[in-house]
Formats: sequence, structure tokens, C-alpha cells
Amino acid sequence: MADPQSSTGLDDLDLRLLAVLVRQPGRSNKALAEDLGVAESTCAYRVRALRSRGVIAGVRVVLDAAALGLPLQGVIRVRLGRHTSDGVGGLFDALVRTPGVIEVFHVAGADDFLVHVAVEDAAALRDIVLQHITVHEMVSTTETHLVFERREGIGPLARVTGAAR
Amino acid sequence: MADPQSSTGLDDLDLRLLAVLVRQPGRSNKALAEDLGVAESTCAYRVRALRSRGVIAGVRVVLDAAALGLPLQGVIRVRLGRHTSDGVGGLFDALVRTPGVIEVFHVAGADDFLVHVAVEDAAALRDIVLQHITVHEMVSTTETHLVFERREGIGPLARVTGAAR
DNA sequence: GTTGAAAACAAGCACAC
DNA sequence: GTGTGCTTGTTTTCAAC
Repeated sequence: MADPQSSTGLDDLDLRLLAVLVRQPGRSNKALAEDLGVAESTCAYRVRALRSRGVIAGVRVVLDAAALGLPLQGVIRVRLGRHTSDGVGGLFDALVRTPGVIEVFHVAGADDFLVHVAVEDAAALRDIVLQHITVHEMVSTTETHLVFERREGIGPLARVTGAAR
Repeated sequence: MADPQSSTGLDDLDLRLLAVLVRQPGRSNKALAEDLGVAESTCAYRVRALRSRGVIAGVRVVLDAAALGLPLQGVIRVRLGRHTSDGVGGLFDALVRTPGVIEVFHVAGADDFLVHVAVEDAAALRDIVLQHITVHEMVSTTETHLVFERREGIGPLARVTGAAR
């Protein structure tokens, strides 16, 4: 358990490859290979392998909600009354399908869901709560928090590589 | 204010382009142009314009934390005692630099920060709280919530286009 | 703002090590 | 598992509309 590749089956090249890829997603395979000091074919092979193993889950295009006319973001804490398996799953589905919803966490504890949304103004935030969340019978209470700012963290990979930054 | 492009300066082609791009980030410019029924050069031009305007904030490579050996995710609610501008900014910086931290929300309300983390096990979760969060003098209390599941929402664009799905 | 065509570039593949 | 060369396809650029 003290081997350099932890038990995830990722060797040093994989980790370096992921580190570059996370920081520079647009990087071409050719440039990536040069950075790592391996042949392009090797690099392409590794990337494909990491994709098929699911280590690379995918690629996302990130839009600026404010530039889309949605300058307000909120996190809505949702607490349920009754907890049936079907009901929770159905509510989860409904939440992620609500326009403006960026992500939803199903969590343990007093609250059941944390819903991150982007909207045009305070009225829209209220409407999301009233029309898309509290309409569900199983929802007991909600608490809406304005998001001052959201920042991305250094991420999971830094924990594996031990990268300071 | 009732014009089709809302006041964001995005026309129908922009919105259709973004819709395709968000759903299929890997799509080539050529394929994208075909989907939209415009020339490749036009398509490339629009994408570049949306990037430089900041509507397209960027592209992210998403890693599977579990595949990296971090099967446990948590949301840590952080409440502060004293609130100085410098202190809050410094803590924010420290949080996003902590290995395993995926994203951090600075929010209004009783809590000040919501910290989304991925870790190897419960002990690592405790260590993050003790070694990276409560070590800061300004932190008053924390509450750690296990994440059962996290799902991405349909997103901001659906609010602008009115896409049902 | 949009286009088609040429030139530059990168990706994918089969094969050799 | 890694490197090489060829073929294919894609991105970029630009003068013109």
C-alpha cells in the first residue's frame, strides 16, 4: 500500500498526464506528448485508456451564467418530511431537470438536498423555490442562501499527486 | 425587452450553438457547423466570439474522484466568528488550495462557506476539517455532510432558451 | 456577419520494435 | 507497452461577398 501508484493502478505518467490535461483541457495530443516526453501514440493510448477506465469522466463546456443574463446564484437547502425511496429519487430527477439548476447534492444530515441555481433576479429565485421545490409534497422546508462567490478548488488530483499547487 | 435575444446580445444561432456544445463538448467544429446549417468558418467565428465575450467561460476535464481512490465526498458548512474582509478572502484562498477540494461557495446567511470535497475515507474527511479548516482562527464552527450522490443539473442555458429538456 | 477554398495542422491506424 | 510513418480528416486563415 506504499507503492507510488497507490492502488488506483495509475502510474506516474498517468498522473502527470492528468495534471496537464486538467490544467489545459484544450491541449492537443501532440503538445501533450511533448510536455510529457513520450511519443504521441503513447500519449493518445494513455488518454484513451484513462477514458475507458472512467478516470477521465468527460469534458464539460462551462458557460458564464451572468453573461447569459443570470447574474444571481443561490444554494437552496431542501429538507424532506417523508422519505420514501421512490419519492427521493423522483424529487432528485425533478430538481436536476429544473431550468437554472447547475448541480444538486443529495446529502446526509438534517438537510436532504443542496440545490445550486443561477437565476436572473430575486423574484426568479423565489419562483424556483415555490414552483419547482416546495410544490413537491414531500418537501418539508427550504432555506435559500445567496451565493456571493463560487470558486473551483484545486481538485481531487492534487490529493493523489500531492501537488502543493 | 421582449426581443428574442433578451438583452444578452445572443442571437438564435448563438443559443443553438451553445446548446449543442454543452451537450456534446467533444463535437468537432465541422460537425457543429453541419448541425447548425452554417459554414465551418462561421461556426468557428461564433465560437471564438463567445469565448472572447466570456459567455463560454472555458472547458473542464472532469475526473472521477472515486477512480482516483477518493470514493467519499462531503460538503462542509463553515461558519465564522469574526468577519474581516481580509480574513474572509484569505480563508477562501486557503480553502480552494486544499487538496481534495472541488469547489467552494461563499454564501450569505448563518453559514459563510460551503466546501465540497472528495477524500479517500472518513479519517481523511476529519483531517481536512481539523487541519485545513478549523485551524483558521476565524472559523467558529463546521458541520460535515456526507454526499450520497451529486448530479449535474440541466444548467443555466435551459433558462435562457426555455428548453424543456 | 458570412462564405468557400487553400494551406497548415492534428488524429487515427497499421505495423515494427 | 512503446515508437514510426502514412493516410485521413479537421482547424485555420483570408480574400471576397
